[in-house]
Amino acid sequence: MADIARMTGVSISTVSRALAGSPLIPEATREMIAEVARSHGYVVNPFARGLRMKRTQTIGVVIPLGHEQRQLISDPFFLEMLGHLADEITLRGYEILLSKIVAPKPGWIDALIQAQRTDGLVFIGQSDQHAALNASAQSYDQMVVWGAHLPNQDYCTVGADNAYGGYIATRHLIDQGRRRIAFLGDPSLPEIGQRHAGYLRACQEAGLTLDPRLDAPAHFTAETAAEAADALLASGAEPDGLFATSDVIAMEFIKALGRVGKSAPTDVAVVGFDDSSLAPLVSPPLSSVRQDLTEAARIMIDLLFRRIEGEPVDGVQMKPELVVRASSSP
Amino acid sequence: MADIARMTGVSISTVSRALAGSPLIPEATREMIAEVARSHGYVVNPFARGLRMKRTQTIGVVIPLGHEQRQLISDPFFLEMLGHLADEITLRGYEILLSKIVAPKPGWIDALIQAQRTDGLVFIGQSDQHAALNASAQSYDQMVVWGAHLPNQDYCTVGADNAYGGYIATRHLIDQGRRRIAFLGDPSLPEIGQRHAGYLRACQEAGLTLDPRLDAPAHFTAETAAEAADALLASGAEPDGLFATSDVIAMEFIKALGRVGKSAPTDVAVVGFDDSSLAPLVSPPLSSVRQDLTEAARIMIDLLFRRIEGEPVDGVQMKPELVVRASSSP
DNA sequence: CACTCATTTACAAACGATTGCAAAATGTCC
DNA sequence: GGACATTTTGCAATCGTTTGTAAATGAGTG
Repeated sequence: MADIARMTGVSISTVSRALAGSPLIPEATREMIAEVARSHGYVVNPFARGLRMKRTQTIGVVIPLGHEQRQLISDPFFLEMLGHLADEITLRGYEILLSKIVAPKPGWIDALIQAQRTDGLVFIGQSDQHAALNASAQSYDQMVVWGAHLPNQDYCTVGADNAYGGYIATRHLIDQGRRRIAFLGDPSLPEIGQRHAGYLRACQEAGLTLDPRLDAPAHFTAETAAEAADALLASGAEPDGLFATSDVIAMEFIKALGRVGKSAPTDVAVVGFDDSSLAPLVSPPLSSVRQDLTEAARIMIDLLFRRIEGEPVDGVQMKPELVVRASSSP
Repeated sequence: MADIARMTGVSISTVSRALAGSPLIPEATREMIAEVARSHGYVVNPFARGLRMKRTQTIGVVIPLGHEQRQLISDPFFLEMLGHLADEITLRGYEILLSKIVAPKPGWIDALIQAQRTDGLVFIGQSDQHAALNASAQSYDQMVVWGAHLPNQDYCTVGADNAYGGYIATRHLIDQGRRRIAFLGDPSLPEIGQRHAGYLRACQEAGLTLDPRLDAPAHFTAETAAEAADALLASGAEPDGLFATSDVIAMEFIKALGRVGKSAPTDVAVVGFDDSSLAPLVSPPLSSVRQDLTEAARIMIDLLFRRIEGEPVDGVQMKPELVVRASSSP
C-alpha cells in the first residue's frame, strides 16, 4: 500500500480510505488510486486488515466427524450440503474456511472461535458434540448448526423434523401392507434418534409388535452399512419393510438383498432418507424422505448473517416430505 | 498473549517462544505456559501470526466455473474431488480456504495470490482459464491444477490421460460391434478436447466414417445434458453407441433413450467418464472410464507441498482405466 | 486582508504476534 | 569471590492495514 501511495503521490491513509470507498475521498482521487492499484495487481492484505478490523469476511464451515472413523466422502449428504452452503456464502461476498474435524478434542470449538479467523461458524451436523456446542454457545452467538433440535439447547439449529420424517416413512411402509419393518441407523446421533422415535410411534400406532432383531444399528459409511445389512438379513428377523436413515444405507441394503437372492420391493419394501441426487437414478428407484438442501442452506446462511448483525434469531425446523418410488411400492 | 504473559509472570516473547516450541525455552517453563494457555482457551491469532510470518498454514482450493452458468453442485465430480483434497490437506495440518469463482475477471488469479491468504493454490479443473493460469504461473510456483496437460504450459497439472481414456472407451464400443458411435461433451474445454481426440482416433483406426450429427456438444449440468441428449436422438443420427464425457451426461442420455422408447445397451451402448460413485448403482450399471480421485488428490497435494518447499516438481499424468458394466455390454 | 468554514490530506497509534540482539540470571571453575 | 561460559529472559522493531485527530488547503465573506 505504501507503494501505491508513493506512485499516486498521496499518503497511505488516503489510499486506504480510497480503496475502502470512504466518503472522505473525492470521487476523482478514488478512481485514480483504484486504477493504479488495479494496474499493479495490488489488493489489500487480508491479514493486516483482519488484524486491525477484527472482521474477516470469512465464514467457517465445519464438518464434525466424531462418530465416523472414515473420511469426508463417506456420505454424499455432507458434500451436497457443503456445495449449497458454498453457493450461499459466495453470493454474499464472503470466503469459506473449511474445517473437517475428525476426532474432536475438548475445547475444539472454543479454539475455532478464539482463533478469530472467521466471522461466523456453520456446523454440518452436530455429530455427538451436543454438549460441546451447547457450552460454546453460551458465550458465542455467531453460529448455526444443521441438525436436530434438542431440549435445553442453547445453539441455533436448522434441520428437518426428523421424528415426522421417520413417522411418514414407516407409516408409508405399513400402508403398503408391510408388518415386519426394520430400522437401520445409529440412534445415538440426535437426528437419527428422532427418526427412530418416529419409526417407533408409527409401529405402535399400527399395533405392530417389535422384534428387537429388526432394530439394527448402522453407521453412515458404505462398508459398515453393508455389514449391518448382511447381519440384519442373517439374523432371522425376516423383515418385509425397511426404513434406512440414509440413502447410502438403503442402497447397501438393497445390494445385500440381492446377495441372498431377494429383491426390493417384492421381498422387502425400502425407504431411505435425504432423497439425495442418486435416489431417482438407482435400480429400483429409491423411495426417500426428502430434505430440501438448497432451501436449508439458504436459511442457515440467512440466520447466520442475522446473528452476526446481532439479531437474536431462532432456529428453524423444516417439514420433510416422502417421495415414493419403486423401491417401496410395486 | 499479553494476558498469558502476565498470568505466568514472564514476558510476551517468552510466551510466544514457548507456544512455538522454541528450543530457547526450557521444557518446564514451556509446559507451564502451555498449560495456562490451554486452561484459558487461548490460541494464537492467525492473522497476527500470518502478518508477521508470511505463512498462513492454509491451502486455497479453487473451483473455476468459467464455462458453467450454474452452481457448484452441478457435477458430483467437483465435490468428490474436493472431499479428497480436504482429506489430504487436513492430514497435513493445514486449513482449507474454498473459493468458487463463477465468472472469472481478468487478473483474478493474481488477486488470489496477492492477497497472500494461502501458502498454495489448488485448482479443480482449468475450465477455460488456460491463458490466465499460464500468465500467473510465470511468477508464482505454489500452484497445482487438475486438468489436461497442454503444449506450452507453464503451470503444473495432474490429470488423467484424457486422449487415452477417450480412445479406450470408443475402442470398447467398436469391439462390441457398434459402428455409429456418438460423442457428447464440450470439446472447447481442454480435457474434453483431448477425450474427443481419442474418440476420433479410435473411429479412424476402425475405418468408421463420421456422421457429423453424431458429434454433439453437451455441457456438464444435468439440464443442458438432457437437452443435448434429446437433440442428438431427434437429429436422425441414429447412434448405436455413445461415449459421454461425464457420468451425469451418460445417465441423462440413458434417460432420454427411455423417453423415445429405447434402452441401453440394446439400442445404444453407453460409456461415461469419471466412474463416479453412482456409476455402479444406476440402472443399467454404467460403464465408465475410471479416474482414481483418491490417488489424484494425494498426488496433487504432495506436489503442491513440494513446490511450496521450493522443489521444481513436474506434473503427473495418470492412466485411466475402463470399467465395463451392463450399459455397454449385454 | 483577515477570518471562518468546509474540504482534503497526513501523522501516528493501534491490532497481536515473531525474533535478532543484548542484558540478566544462573552455574562452573580456579 | 571473581572471571567466564551458559542458559534464560526481555526490549523493541516489524509485518500491512485502519482510523481518530489534527493540520493544511482553498473558498467565501465582511
